[in-house]
Amino acid sequence: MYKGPWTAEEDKKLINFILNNGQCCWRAVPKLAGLLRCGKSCRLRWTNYLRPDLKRGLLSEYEEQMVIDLHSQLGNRWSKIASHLPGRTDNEIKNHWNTHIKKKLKKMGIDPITHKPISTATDQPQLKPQQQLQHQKEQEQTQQQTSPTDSTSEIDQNKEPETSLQSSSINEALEEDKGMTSPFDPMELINGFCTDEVPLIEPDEILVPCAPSSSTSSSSSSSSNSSNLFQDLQFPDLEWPCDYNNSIGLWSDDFSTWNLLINDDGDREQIVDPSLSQCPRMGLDQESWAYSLL
DNA sequence: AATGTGCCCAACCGCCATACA
DNA sequence: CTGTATGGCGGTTGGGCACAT
Repeated sequence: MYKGPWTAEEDKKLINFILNNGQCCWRAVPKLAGLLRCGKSCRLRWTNYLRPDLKRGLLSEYEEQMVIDLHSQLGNRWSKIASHLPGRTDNEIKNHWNTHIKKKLKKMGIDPITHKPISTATDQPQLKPQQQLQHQKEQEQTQQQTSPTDSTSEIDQNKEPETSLQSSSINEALEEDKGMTSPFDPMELINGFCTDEVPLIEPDEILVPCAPSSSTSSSSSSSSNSSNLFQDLQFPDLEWPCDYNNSIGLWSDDFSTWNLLINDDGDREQIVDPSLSQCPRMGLDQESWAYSLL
């Protein structure tokens, strides 16, 4: 059983398999896909790196602020936080928090755990670390008691006085979430994903970072020669069986989306998301996706 | 140029929740 | 009710890289 970084070859196998068969029982995936990995490893690789709806690159200012606000309300529940940031994974957010945001907040004199000013001799009596932990646990317990399953109402009910810049946008996001929790969400039926955990992304929102025009490899782990990966990938016929469509969930239920996204002549259409401003992104086409991965 | 140091992030690990027989 | 399989989550690790000395 292999461990360590994934190779381009392994990625290729996994992508091929998922695209052709959808996400089924992860335990069976390595065997069926011809991989010497455990199912868990395959799932992680797919969800954290290979999924075509992932955004790559640094979080924008807006996203960062969202993370800070959501963290102040949810704590280290990275998957919940990630569910409010389309195209971002819990792992990515967790890493970004630990490497960037934590330091940033500390620099600003804010405790990244409590989200309150660190030096508060005159403010309120400062809790000792152990007391803070206890306090946190109590808070968590209260949250669980109030609403064990519904994270959004949980947030609302336990919300601290608004101190953040972006709280309105957070609330909008949370409100949207409420809207999605209707007992009969058609998208949830269509999509393989549970909308509670994974943000719904409209077909025209499936974005990947710009592929470098020189087609040099942009990513880190899979460094081996991969420029021909796209050619090697056996993308499935667009007329997938319904089962695939239901299970994979990554693509629109409407396959015409592909036609919109993939230009016949291979040109890439630039789409700039104004809210996420930082880097121009492109509508997903197969080639750019493959480029962006490798 | 060689070495040391710190940072970043993909991947792993262990635990927990849920489904099912 | 119990045991097992599976998937998901959060914490941690370690390899690779950039920069400093």
